[in-house]
Amino acid sequence: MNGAHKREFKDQLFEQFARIGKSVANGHRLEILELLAQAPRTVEDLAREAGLSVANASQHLQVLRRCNVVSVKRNGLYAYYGLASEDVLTLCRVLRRLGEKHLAEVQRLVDAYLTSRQRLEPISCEELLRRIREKAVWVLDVRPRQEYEAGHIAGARSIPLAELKARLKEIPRRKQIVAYCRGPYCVFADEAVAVLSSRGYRAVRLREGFPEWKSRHLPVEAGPGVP
Amino acid sequence: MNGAHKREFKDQLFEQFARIGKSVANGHRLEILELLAQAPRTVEDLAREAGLSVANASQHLQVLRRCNVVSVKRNGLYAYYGLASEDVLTLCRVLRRLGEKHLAEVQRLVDAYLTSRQRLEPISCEELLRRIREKAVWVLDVRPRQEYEAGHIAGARSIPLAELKARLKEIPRRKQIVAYCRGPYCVFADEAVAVLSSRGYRAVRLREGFPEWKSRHLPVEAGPGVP
DNA sequence: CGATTATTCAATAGAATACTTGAGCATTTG
DNA sequence: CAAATGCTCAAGTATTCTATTGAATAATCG
Repeated sequence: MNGAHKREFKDQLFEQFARIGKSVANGHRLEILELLAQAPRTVEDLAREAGLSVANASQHLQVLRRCNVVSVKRNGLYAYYGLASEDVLTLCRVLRRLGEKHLAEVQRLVDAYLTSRQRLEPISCEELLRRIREKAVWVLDVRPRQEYEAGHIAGARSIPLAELKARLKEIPRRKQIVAYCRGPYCVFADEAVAVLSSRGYRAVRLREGFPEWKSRHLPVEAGPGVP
Repeated sequence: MNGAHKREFKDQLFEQFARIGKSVANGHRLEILELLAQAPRTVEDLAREAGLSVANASQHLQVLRRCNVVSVKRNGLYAYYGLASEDVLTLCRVLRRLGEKHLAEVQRLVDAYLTSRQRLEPISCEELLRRIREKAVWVLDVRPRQEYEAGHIAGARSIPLAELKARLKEIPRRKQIVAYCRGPYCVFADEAVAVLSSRGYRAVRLREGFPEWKSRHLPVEAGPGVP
């Protein structure tokens, strides 16, 4: 292989890898991937949750599909999109770590939007696991039911944030409550902790979300769970 | 935090993480990062090695610098660029794994440009480490000297590919030779193995390159090494 | 100091991307 | 079968990205 061929090979190879880079070079696509990390979804659901028009969401999904980072399964009228592999999540997580580490703007945003009270003492996955084993904790999944059913921390109960105030009586007063949601920047758990704390429950949030828990191969379940 | 604020927060946060994505959304930038993973370099060196004009390379470096994935240290007339952190390498590696897994084009390129003979039985880092401990192998770094000096596999000798034919007599005839270079898609080691094999040496290549070896915390050295 | 060198900057043209609108297609429902 | 639904596609426009050119800057050398 001579110089010109080497150049051509390298250029084409790096261009291919850059295609994967391009797929995560847009905020809306990152949000779509984060949503898909919770549970497969239809285009309409994704569009609504990410604040996009359906056509626009569909286009972003096509971009992701063209480099096979998402998969699609058609079922009747609906197209269910999902992540193509666990590696896609890894990519998003590395991106997040780099952002936290190297972009001052990220810290600024967190400081600006999340009040310090909301960020009080979250616990880690390891700590939660320890407390679950000691049966010293009541684990609460505050994501939408669909996401809970697609997979949740083993033993966790589901009370979507929207229903929380109406279902307080299901929650034990004595035990410590650990609420979790989609990930470290999702505010569902923060808001749940705020509601519970103000009602006198002992509640904290899990720092991470379900995808992180799962990717560490900690115990998970799927399905409707306990009532 | 109400709905509109949530939306704003999410949009801005994901946009920040997407900035990191944008930094790896271009083949030339990926090549630059791969080069920087070997050793810090000046703009001119990078431009030459990546086949770019100096101004263009400089612009790409500015893009990388704006999101702090590369660092720069000025020394007299020269600006030495380097990777900002180990995480940047992780990002590149995840991108590569996803590309290999999900883009058929990558396999097609490898098949088209690398002859099967060049890809014969590379050995893994673990295997190499085992053989080094048994002193059953002579490890050869065929990267440019500058990269060798910035860091190499502990005990490896440096013979840059360009000098290999002239320095064959330094290489032992009896021992097995393991040549390594920048990474799995770098052809330096392939070509070295081809040269050595045709001269009757027993030579194979390491599947990975030095950055992968280092990131696994296997033994490394830096400096001029043994003569 | 003026010339040289390495790098960056500014301006530009052309390519690619993002979002909207409205139409089109396939499947299901009444 | 017609209407409704969920999704995709095509076209148009605004924006962003890329590479080139030539000038500007800044450190070094004679």
